[in-house]
Amino acid sequence: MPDVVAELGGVFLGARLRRLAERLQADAAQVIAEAGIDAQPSHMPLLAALDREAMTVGRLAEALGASQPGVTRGLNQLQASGLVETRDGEDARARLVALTPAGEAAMAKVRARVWPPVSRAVDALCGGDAGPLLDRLAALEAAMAERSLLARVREDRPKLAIVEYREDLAAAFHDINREWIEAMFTMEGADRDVIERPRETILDPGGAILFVAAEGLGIVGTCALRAGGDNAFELTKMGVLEAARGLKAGEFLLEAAIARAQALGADPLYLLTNARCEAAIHLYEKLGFRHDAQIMERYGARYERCDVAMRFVPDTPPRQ
Amino acid sequence: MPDVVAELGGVFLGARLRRLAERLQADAAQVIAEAGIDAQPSHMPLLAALDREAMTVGRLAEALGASQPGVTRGLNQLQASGLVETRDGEDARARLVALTPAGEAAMAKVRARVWPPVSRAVDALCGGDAGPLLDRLAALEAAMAERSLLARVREDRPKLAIVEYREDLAAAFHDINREWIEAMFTMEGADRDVIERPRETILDPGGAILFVAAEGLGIVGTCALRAGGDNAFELTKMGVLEAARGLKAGEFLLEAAIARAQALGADPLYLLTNARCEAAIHLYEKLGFRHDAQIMERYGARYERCDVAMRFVPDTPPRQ
DNA sequence: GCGTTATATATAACGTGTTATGGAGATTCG
DNA sequence: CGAATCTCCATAACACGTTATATATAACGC
Repeated sequence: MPDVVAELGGVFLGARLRRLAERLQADAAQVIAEAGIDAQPSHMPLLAALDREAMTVGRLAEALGASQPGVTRGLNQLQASGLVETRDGEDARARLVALTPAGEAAMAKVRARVWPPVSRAVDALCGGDAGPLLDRLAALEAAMAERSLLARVREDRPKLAIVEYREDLAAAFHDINREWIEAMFTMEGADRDVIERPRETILDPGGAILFVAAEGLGIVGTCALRAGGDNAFELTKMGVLEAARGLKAGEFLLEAAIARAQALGADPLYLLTNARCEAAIHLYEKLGFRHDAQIMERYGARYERCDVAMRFVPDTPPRQ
Repeated sequence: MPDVVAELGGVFLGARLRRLAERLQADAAQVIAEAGIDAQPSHMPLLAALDREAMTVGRLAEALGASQPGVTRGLNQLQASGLVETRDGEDARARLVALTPAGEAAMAKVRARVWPPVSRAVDALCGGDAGPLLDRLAALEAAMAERSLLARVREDRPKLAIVEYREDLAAAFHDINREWIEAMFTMEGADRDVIERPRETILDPGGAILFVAAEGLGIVGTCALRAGGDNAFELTKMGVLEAARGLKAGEFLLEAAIARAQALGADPLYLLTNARCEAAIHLYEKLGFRHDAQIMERYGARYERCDVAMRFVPDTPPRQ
C-alpha cells in the first residue's frame, strides 16, 4: 500500500510534519523516561528555557513560540512534579517561574544523558547532519511569519483563460450546464435541445459559445450567446462547475461574453433567469445588466422557470 | 526574545516539526472552510485515500501511516457529516468505507479549490519549490523506519576516556566526591582530608587518581588508589556525577583503575564501602571484587560507614 | 482618586494524535 | 466440529496543541 500522505506532496506537508513529529516525540518520551526523568517531551522546551533564567508565563510563551494556555498547563504539570516553582515578583498579575533544585538536577541529566545521544541520533537520521533540514525549516518558519499560508492562498487566484468552442468541448458544454440546471431546476425541452446540439442551436444561427479554463483544472465554465433574427442576442447557458466556484471564473467569463456580444453588434443583449439564482443575478448586475420589463414581455415565455429578465446597459456598469 | 526551540537545533526537531505542523494546519483549516467544505484538515488524508478506492479501516490506517483508532474516529466524523458511508463487505468484522456522492463532491471542491492554491503557497513558502524539503522528510522517514530514534539512542554510548590527575582537576575530584558522599552519607573527617588535599593524601604517598571524561560532557567521574605502606592499595573515592549515570562511565573507570593498580603491583587491592551502595557493589562484583572478612578485619575501622569490605581476586572475574 | 482600559494568567472546550484493551466474527487445529 | 486463536474494529484514556473567554491586577486619564 503506497503512502497517500507522502504521495500528495506539498499539499499534505502539515499532516506529514505532524506525523513525523509524533513519531519522533514518542521515541523522545522513551529516552527521557529511561534517563530517569519525570517529565514529558513537551516539557523539555519549558525546562530548557527556564534553565537559562526564571521567566513569566507570557515570556515563556513568546520564547517557545507556543500559546499561553499551553505554557500554563505545562508549568502546572511541572510544578506538580516538583521541577519548577512559582516565585513572587513585582507584578502580582504575573507568575514568575523558576526551576527548583530538583528541576536543575533534571536539566543536568537532560544535558548529559538525553541531548547528546538524541542530537547524534537526529543527525544520523538526517543522513549525518541535521543542519540542512533545520535550515529549511527555519526558512519555512520565516516565510510563514512574513506572510502566512492563509494569506498566500487568499491572494492566489488561478490564472483564467477564455477558450473558444471546439467540437471536443461539446461534452463539457453539456455536462457543465446539466450540473447547474439539474441542481436548481429540472431540465426543460428547450434546455436539452441546446445543450445536446450546440452547433445547430447556437453556432450555426450566428451565435457563440465560450469556455473559461482555470490553470490546472481545465474547463470549469461555459456560456452561450444565442442570436435572434434581428440584432438581439440572448446570454444563456452560463454555468461554472460547482467545484470551481469561488475562483471568479464566472465574472471572468461574463466579461468576455459581453465583449464578444458587443463585437457581434448585439442590441439588445439580454438574459432570462430565475430569482433563485441570486449569486448569478448579483454578478449580472455587477457587470452592467439591469432588470427590464420589456425584455420580460418580449422573451419571458421562452422558459418555464423564467421570472427575471435583464438587459445589458453598457453605460452604467457600477463596477465596485 | 530568542526562539529557544530553534536555538537548540536537532534536539528539539520533534517539537519544532509539531509547531510548524500546527501552524500550517490552522491555516489549512481556514482554507478548507472558505472553500465551503465541512471537514477538518485531519480528514483530508482520509478523503483523499477513499477518493481512490473504497477501503477498510485497517487498510486506511496502513495507507496513511496512522493509528487504527485515529482512522476510526475520523471516519465516524465524516460519516456524521455525510461524506462517507459504510458498505457491507464479505468479512463481517471489516468495515468497508466509501465516499458518498456528497463526499465525492467535496473531493471535487478540494481538488479544484484547495489543493492547487495550497500547493502553490507551500512551494512559495519553501522558496519556490517544496521538493527538496519533501525529499529530506522522506529520507528522514525512511531512516526512522529502518532504525528508530529510540534504537539509535539506546545503542549510542558516548565515547569515554581516562584522564590522569592534573592540578586543574582538583576541583572536579572534590566536587564529584562531595556529591555522592553528601547524597548518601555525611562527610567524615577522613573524607574531607582526602578530597581537599589529594596531592598530600593520595599522590605523594605513591597512589593515583584517575578521571573519566565523556564526549561532550567533560569529566564525569573519578577514583583514587591509595597506597598503604606495604603493597596494599585501597580503591577509594570513586564516584560518577549523578547526571552522568547510565553511560557505563563507572565500569570504564573501574576497569582502568584495576589495571593501574595491577601495574603498581597492588596486593591486595581492596575497597571499603557500605551496603547501601548497591549499584556500586554490583559493579565491583562484576569486575572481580569479592567480599573478604580479612580485609574488613584489617581495614574496616577506617570509615564510620564501612560495613562492606572487598578484595580484588584477579582470577575469577565473572564478566557476564 | 476613581472609573476605564490594558495586561497577565487561568479555565473551558475542542482538534488531533497516540497506546491499551475489549468484543465479535473468521480461522485454524486437534 | 468445537475450542483456541487470530483479526478487525470500537472504546477509553491520555498527551499535546490550539482558540475563546473569564478574572484579577496595573496603569492610565479625567
